[in-house]
Amino acid sequence: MPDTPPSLDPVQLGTYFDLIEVTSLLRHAVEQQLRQAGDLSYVQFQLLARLGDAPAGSHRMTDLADGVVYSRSGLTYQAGLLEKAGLVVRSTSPDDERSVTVTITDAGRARLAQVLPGHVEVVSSLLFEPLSRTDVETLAGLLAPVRDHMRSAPPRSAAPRRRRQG
Amino acid sequence: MPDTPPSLDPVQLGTYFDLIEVTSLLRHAVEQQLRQAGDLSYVQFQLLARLGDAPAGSHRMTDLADGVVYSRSGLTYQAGLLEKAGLVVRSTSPDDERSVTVTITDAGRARLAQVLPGHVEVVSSLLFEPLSRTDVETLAGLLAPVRDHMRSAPPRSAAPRRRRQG
DNA sequence: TATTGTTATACTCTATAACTATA
DNA sequence: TATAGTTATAGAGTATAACAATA
Repeated sequence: MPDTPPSLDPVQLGTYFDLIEVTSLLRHAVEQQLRQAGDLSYVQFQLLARLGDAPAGSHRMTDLADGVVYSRSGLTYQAGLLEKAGLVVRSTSPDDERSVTVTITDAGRARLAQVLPGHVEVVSSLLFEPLSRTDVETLAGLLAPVRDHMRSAPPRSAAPRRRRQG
Repeated sequence: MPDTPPSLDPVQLGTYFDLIEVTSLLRHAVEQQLRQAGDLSYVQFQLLARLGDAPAGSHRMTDLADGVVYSRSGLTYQAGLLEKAGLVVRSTSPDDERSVTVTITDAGRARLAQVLPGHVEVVSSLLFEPLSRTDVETLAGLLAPVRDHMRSAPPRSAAPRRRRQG
């Protein structure tokens, strides 16, 4: 990395700050809504939503962890909470006895449905209100390559999800 | 709120998800860098950076809290950590005996300088690499109105910073 | 009476390492 | 030997409420 730019230009800096500020505020608002409307943290909501979208309402623990970026123990903790609340069920996978399949329950789907309208409303009114349809499309077009780049090129500091050399 | 859209259209939904994913990954990477390069959390970095930018390297506690969105007790906690580390100093404000002025120390500035290059490098390589100069300008143009909108129109759920009716 | 800040406290979340069990 | 998941444990961060002091 010989010629890495030593600094961000003013536009980049401002963009970075705005990005952080905007998503912090959005995240904060969404978390409050989820907690209030359905006693869910954002992570728990993400897990439920992901399961709700899955074909059989199921995922392996590892697949869930891959999507949510957390440590496996963190996922175990959250899955435990969701299970205790009756929103998911865990069972040993039939094909691989090491794996655990997490499945959303009817109560889990109900909770999701209970929370979703308010969630959508917060995102809609907070993030999208000042953006036209064209704006949103432009934004999507800018975020997609960044997303792909981040997925494919984790920085040296980021812990690889699988490989572990210790 | 009679005619709030009942749902997000697919483009909005995808944009929202990408935004969350991108900033989560970015935030995660930056936090690791800050922790590793200077034993700072992101919040602590934000506080130091804000003080470093201030005219006299000082801010009142309340002004800091306003910028960082946290509860006052949370700020007291963080300020305590920074002070214990010798990176800031707290003193009673001369003009208002209730207020506390937080000032960054030389060690604080040094820590900031120690951490900044790596910080910039992470942001640069992770967020800006796949974006052209024009892209960044476009992104800035989209984020600015959203930022202003969020600042001015906190959702019903967001706790107002000052007013408290309890 | 309102504002500024601290303290006490409790809780949530995250991460590391050690451990079990299956492939 | 590598992978899947759990457990124990420890630490950081956050929020609420009660508090003290100044305006």
